Amino acid sequence: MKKRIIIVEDNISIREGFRAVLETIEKYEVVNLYSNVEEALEYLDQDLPNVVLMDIELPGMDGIAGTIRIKKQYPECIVLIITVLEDSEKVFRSLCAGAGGYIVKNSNISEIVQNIDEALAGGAPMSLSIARMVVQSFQQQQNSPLTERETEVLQSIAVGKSYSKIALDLYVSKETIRSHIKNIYRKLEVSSKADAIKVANSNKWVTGRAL
Amino acid sequence: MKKRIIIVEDNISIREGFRAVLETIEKYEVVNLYSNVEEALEYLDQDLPNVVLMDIELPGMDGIAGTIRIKKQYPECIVLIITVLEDSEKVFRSLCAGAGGYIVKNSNISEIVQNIDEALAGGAPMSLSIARMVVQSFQQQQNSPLTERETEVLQSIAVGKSYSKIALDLYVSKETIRSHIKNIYRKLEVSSKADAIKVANSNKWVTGRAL
DNA sequence: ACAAAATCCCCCAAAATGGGTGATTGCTTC
DNA sequence: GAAGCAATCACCCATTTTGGGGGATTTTGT
Repeated sequence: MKKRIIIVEDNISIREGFRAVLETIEKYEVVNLYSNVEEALEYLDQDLPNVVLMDIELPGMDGIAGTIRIKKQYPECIVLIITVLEDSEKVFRSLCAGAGGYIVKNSNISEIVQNIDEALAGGAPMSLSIARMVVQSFQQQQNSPLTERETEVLQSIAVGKSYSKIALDLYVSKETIRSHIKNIYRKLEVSSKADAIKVANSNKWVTGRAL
Repeated sequence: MKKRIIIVEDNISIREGFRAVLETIEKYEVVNLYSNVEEALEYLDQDLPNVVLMDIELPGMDGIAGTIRIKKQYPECIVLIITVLEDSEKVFRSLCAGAGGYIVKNSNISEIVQNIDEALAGGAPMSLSIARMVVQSFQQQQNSPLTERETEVLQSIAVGKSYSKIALDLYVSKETIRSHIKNIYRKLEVSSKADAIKVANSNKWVTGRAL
């Protein structure tokens, strides 16, 4: 069974370039090409693609919003983002939206085919630098101004615990937690939970993730 | 300049196997072998490794704790986890600890070398299935019992915002937020922010990450 | 037309929060 | 040994937040 592919890309030469490349591959079938997400969504029920190659910068709805819509209708469908630049913000938002991987625009045939096959095989094709970004997103920063204990407290704050609950969990008095919080606020120059979480999160002094 | 490598692995045949393989490669130098983390840490200042191949299951201190120690002393040092099984819990904890990638135990020579070179080049070597796990960790679950709006509200709760702040951000009344919260609590069968975050986080109905 | 979702309002009491001003005990570091 | 930091705990105070009731209206999708 041929894998059904659609391409959503506003630049005609890139769009046709990908088509030309993919049509030489026996196991793929390029069922349709679109220059915007809106149109692609309209014909999704007919196209029933296994793979969508999606540009991220598009007129109207962008590729990230498009990915969300497609995954909502067809969770099994694999969306691969076509990109030139590797903007960390966009990478993470794409992944959250359900993108299965990244294809660099000026890849050669074998790289493209390899990426698509990898995605179909259940992998997450992406360049070294994107993989690094993703892995680094898990890693905590070392040079935090906070002490270990303070980090521990802030981490608890970040998962919504109250001072009392944290005190119980760490086997200390509620007042101790309050002291730590005061010190944290002073060091981070904030004066509320939300701000502290925001600062610590953006500097990756806490994991942000409940593990 | 040869890349200095140490191996921390309690199974002698795997340890010697890796050594034998790596010693055939001109650009690597296996400076030492250890059967436990404690010993490896002791000689870290002499060994000054560029790469550590670290088993995850070890007597005494485990590979994850070891990774944390090593990265604390030498953040530039790349720790690659040697593993047979791909336990999602361990994978994420390793990455948070600072691991640079995963090497499967029964890899062949070229795969191992490729993985190490990839790590040294700034990539994040890992198998298809691990890459998929990592990418999926970014993706939200589709079958959430919460509506879009409720998810939005819970997401805000998860980053520490107060009802008032959320109301401002979403341009609605505080009472509306309260209504949503009540519905969220009812659906998730909880009765506090912390519990709601915990449930939503473990089911990945919210991102958990401040993007 | 019906159900679900989203919006808003009031009451109430308990809990949590933020800011202040302290103190004591250890452990490094100079 | 003094100075500094980390971690612990205490009490005061006012304000905000939260959670649980009770409603209500409007919009939206099917």
